[in-house]
Amino acid sequence: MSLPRHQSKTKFLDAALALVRMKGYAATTIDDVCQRAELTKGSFFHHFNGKEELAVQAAAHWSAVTGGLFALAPYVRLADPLDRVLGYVDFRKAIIQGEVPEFTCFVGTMAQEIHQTNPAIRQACDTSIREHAARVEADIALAMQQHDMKADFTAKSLALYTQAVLQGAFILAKAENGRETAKECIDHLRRYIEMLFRRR
Amino acid sequence: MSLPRHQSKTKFLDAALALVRMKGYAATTIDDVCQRAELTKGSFFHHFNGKEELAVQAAAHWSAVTGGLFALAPYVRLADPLDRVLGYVDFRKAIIQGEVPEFTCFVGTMAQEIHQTNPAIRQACDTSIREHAARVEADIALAMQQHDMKADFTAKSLALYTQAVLQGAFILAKAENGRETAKECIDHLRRYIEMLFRRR
DNA sequence: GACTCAATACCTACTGGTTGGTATGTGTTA
DNA sequence: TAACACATACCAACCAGTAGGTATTGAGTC
Repeated sequence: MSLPRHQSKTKFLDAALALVRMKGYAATTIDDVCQRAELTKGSFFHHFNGKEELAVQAAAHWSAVTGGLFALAPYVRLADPLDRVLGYVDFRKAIIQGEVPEFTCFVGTMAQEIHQTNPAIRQACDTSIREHAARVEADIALAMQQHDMKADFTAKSLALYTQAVLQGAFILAKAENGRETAKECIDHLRRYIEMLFRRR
Repeated sequence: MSLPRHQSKTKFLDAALALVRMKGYAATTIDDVCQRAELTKGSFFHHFNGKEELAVQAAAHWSAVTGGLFALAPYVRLADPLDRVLGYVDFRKAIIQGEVPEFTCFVGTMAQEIHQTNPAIRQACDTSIREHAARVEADIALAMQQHDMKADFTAKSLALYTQAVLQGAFILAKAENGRETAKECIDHLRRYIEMLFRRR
C-alpha cells in the first residue's frame, strides 16, 4: 500500500516548508514533520540522516517550488526587460495573500535562526536567495543596458536590494501579523526602480 | 555578596539579547541565559515567571538600549530634518560592524520565529519596531513639510520602509555571513530618499 | 509466468540527554 | 522579622536519534 517512489520524501520536504514557515526551524520537531507528512520517524530517518539534512534539502526543494512559480508568472513573457523587472515586483506584491506563513520566505526564515550555528543550512539558504536574485539581476542588467544607464551601483546590488526589501517586508508582516505594511514596502521598492529608470 | 538591586535582572536581559541574536529564540535555553548571566535558574525564576516573560521584557530592554544609542548619535543635532533622516541612514550603515550577531536586530529576529506561536512576544516586537520607526517618521514628516512634498505615500510608510530595508539587509547579512551586501542595501535606501527629496 | 532474493520503503518501540519549570532551601537587607 | 535575592536539587515532558522489525518492489533466473 505504499505510494509511488519518493513521494514520501516530497511529503517530508513539503511538511518542513510549511512548519518552518509557521514556527521556525528550532521549534519544528522531527515528530511534527512526520505527523504533518502522515509518515513515521522510521521513514523519516530512512530518507534523511537528521534534521540538518532535511533543512538543507528543503532549501533546495524551496528553490525548485518557487522557481516553478516564477517561471510560470505572466510577467516573464514581457518583451521589455524593465517591464519584466517591474512585473516581477508587482507579482511579488500580488502573491502576498492569505495568512503570514503562506507568503513569507522559507529560506529567509531559516537563515535568520541558524546563521551562526549551522554553516551547512546557512549556505543552502544563501544559495537559494542568490539564485533567485540572479534571475532578477539578469533583467535588471538588460534594462540598465537598454536605458544606457551610467549608475554607481551594479545590477547585482539592485537585485539583492529587491530581495532585502522583500525579506524585510516579511519581517514587518510577521511583527504586525498582517499584510498591509509589507505591500506598502513593495510600493516603495517599485517607486525606487521607476525613479532610477526615469519611468516616473 | 549580592549585587545592587535589580542588576541581576539586567544581566538576564542582556544575556537574552546576546543569545537570541546569536542562536534565535527557540534555540536559546533558560540554562544558556543563566550561564551567560552567571546566575542560577533559581534567580531566573525569581525575576521572570518563564521564558515568555523574559522575551517580552527583553524586547522593552532592547528598545531602551537602542533608544539610548540613537539619542546620543550626532545626526540628531542637525538642524535640517532631511539631514537628520539621511544622517540616520548613514548612522545605521556605520554601525554595521563586527560579527553578524553584533549588528542585527533582536526584535526582528524574535518576531520572525514566534509570530504565529506567541502573540505576547509578537506584540512586544511590533511595538519596539514601530516605536523606533515613529522617531524616524517624525523627521521624515518635517522634511516632507519643509520640501512641500506632494507625495502618494505617507511619512509613516516611508519610515516603516526604512525599517524593512534594514531588517531585510540583516537577513542577507546572516545568509552570506558578511556585511557587504547589507551596506549596499543601505546605499540604495539612501539613494531612494535622496531622489524622493531631489537631493540628487 | 512463477520463484527467488536483495534492495527499498516504511513501521513500532525504545533510549539517553535536554529543557522548562518546581520545591525548597539560605543569606542579606531594610 | 518579613521581604527580597539568590542558590541547590530535582522532575516530568519532550526530542533527536536508534534498534530492529515487516511489507513492497523489481531485477534476474529458470
